[in-house]
Amino acid sequence: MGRTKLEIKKIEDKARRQTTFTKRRQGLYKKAGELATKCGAQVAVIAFSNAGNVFAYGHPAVNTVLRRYEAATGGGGGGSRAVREEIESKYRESVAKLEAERRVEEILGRAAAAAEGGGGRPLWSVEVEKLGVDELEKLRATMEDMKRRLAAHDGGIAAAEADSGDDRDIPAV
Amino acid sequence: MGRTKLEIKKIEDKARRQTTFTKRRQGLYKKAGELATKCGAQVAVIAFSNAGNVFAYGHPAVNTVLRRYEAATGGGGGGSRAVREEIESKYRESVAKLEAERRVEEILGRAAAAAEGGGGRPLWSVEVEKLGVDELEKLRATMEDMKRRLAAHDGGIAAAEADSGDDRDIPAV
DNA sequence: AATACTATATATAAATA
DNA sequence: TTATTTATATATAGTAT
Repeated sequence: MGRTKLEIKKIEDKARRQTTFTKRRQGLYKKAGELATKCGAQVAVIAFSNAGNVFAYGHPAVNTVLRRYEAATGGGGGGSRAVREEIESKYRESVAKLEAERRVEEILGRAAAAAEGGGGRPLWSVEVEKLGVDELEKLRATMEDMKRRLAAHDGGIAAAEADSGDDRDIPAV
Repeated sequence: MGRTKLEIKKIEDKARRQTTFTKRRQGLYKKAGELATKCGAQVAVIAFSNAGNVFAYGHPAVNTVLRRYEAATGGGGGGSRAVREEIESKYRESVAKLEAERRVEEILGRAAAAAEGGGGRPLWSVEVEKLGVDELEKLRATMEDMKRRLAAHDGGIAAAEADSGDDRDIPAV
């Protein structure tokens, strides 16, 4: 889908690989959102870059879909029917509230993308003016957690799998 | 991307919505796989149809990516660094083995897609001849679990969220 | 790095089998 | 229904910013 037909194989050039990762990740999110809108589906996309940074998109929210997935698949095999039903009912109770979470994630996702690049705005420069009260509360909680983690010098997870170390040290949230 | 430009809004016609869901879900999987291959990324896609059936794709495997996601995000906020590191190390130990799981999921995914349609082959007619010993072992475990769930008359999770009941009663695995 | 531009490769909506 | 076909809308590779 471009000027040249490219084989589907690993891109060895670091810069091109990074550019392609950004573009295609955005494309994947867009496709996922369209699927959700057009078909009334719930969708989550999770991606780890080659350097180990994490990115995610979800409708209505990543965690909503993941929790529901755990419920539907039995959480790995050990869950009883009762446990799954409990999870499922909790999921139903909270769907409405989670719309706020989705909006926060969208904005955090943009900040994470900036971090992946390295030249972007810091996470705390996020456009908070667009958020409502509930959303600000969620954002505050997220940032407090992040602050705790940074204080504990806990930036090692993303780097653990990196093969090139060219990404930021701080994992995307 | 078709004969007519369609707005990105919910498709009300049930048949068209179903067709679109199948096509776009497949497209999403393909894009996700290409992102993984070209950029050395790990990717998971989870989708619930409007009727409540679950579908997933992952490279190297859905569960691999989900576990890593939980590790990277702290499993919802409460995990200590030590817990996350433990999860992360377990993840590393098992990456190689999970290639087998990925192949099983591909084949199960095809069966699930057939189920979503309703006219497809039953799950047990899957092309098992393509699997190796480890893979067969995984498939056996999956099917035993399914048998247990069916025996307990436990097909209700998928139906719980359905708005139309036009899907199969048996959730995709 | 992210984004805008533009030429080309792909995805997909409708129609058909 | 699930393929195939085909016409058209989109995604994206290369490029420069």
